[in-house]
Amino acid sequence: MNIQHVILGFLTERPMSGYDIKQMMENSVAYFFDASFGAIYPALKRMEKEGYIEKEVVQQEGKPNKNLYVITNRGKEEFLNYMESPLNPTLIRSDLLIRIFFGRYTSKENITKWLKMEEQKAMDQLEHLNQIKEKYPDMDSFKKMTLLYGIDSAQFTLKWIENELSKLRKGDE
Amino acid sequence: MNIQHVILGFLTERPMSGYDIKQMMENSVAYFFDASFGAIYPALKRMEKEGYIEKEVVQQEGKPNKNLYVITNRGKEEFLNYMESPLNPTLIRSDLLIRIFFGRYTSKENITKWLKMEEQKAMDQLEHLNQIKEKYPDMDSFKKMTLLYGIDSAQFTLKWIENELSKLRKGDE
DNA sequence: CGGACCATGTAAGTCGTTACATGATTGC
DNA sequence: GCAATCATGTAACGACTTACATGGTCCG
Repeated sequence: MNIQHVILGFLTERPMSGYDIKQMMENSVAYFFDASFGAIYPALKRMEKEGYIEKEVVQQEGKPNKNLYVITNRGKEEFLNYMESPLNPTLIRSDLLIRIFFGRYTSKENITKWLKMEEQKAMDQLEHLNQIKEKYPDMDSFKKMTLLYGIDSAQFTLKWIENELSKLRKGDE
Repeated sequence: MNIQHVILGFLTERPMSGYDIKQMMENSVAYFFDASFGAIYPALKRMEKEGYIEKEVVQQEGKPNKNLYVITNRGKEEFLNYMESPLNPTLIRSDLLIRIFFGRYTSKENITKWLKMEEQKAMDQLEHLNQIKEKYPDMDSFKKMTLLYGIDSAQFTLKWIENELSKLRKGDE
């Protein structure tokens, strides 16, 4: 899986601009996949050249012009091929856990600080996902499934952090 | 954080070869950080050139020679600098969740298959981490903290998968 | 005798990030 | 007036991955 497949997935649902795609990602898959504009725009150009998508320029009032991309049959085929291809392993790279792993080489204050930062993130995440859940009650069952995963895993993270923070406090006594 | 910092962390604990480092990673941080030989060996060369580590060639019987790397004071300083630097966000890229998100464009059989593959992985992971836990009871409290995270998150994943699999089965009735 | 383990390394290619560049509108 | 939102794009750079290349030992 790469950014191209994810973009094709979104364009299968409806035509979008690069900007739209970025926004959609933030509101849906951001907690298990993210991409920058510097990745999205070149990918769209490449995909147009390869015939997976087609560009349509849309004039807008009070806003800049928009390049709306529509998926082609070739693009749909490519996306469905991806959906049948072998599953790739999940990639995780956690700076927080690496630092905790080597925690004896820093202060407890630092570790507490990092855990609290992560706690805040998880709380924001949780709130954001709960809002999404209420705002789009008509999501299909698969999107609900990933949304639920996001909510549950944020709650799991929060519990783990709370537990570890209390252990650190006990260590001080 | 990059591979260099992780290597410096391991070499702070004891001198190691590239091969040793790779093995250590598999047995400790693999579920939140991984690196291939093609990343480790060039990193060691670079770090030696920059004076963070020093090479010592060790003759072995019945085994190839080993390049044992020892951390220098400069290397220790660099590692401690990293430990004080701003925390980087966690990177996650899950092909499984992307495919579930776009699940309506594939078969339930595929989704079930992928979930079962992930389930098997989580079970293997759990067994592996439990073995590590028993094998090294004298780990410092920070390493235990990350190990516990690994065990708990594998259990969380298992529960989520079981739940989703049963939902998929219900949908068939 | 074949596969797993030990051990190191390079080269080509992929894929992405960050920063820069531009510029209009809307709301505080 | 300044920040945020809308909107697109490039260029330089970084950081890997995969595949190739080599070769010995140990075990069944």
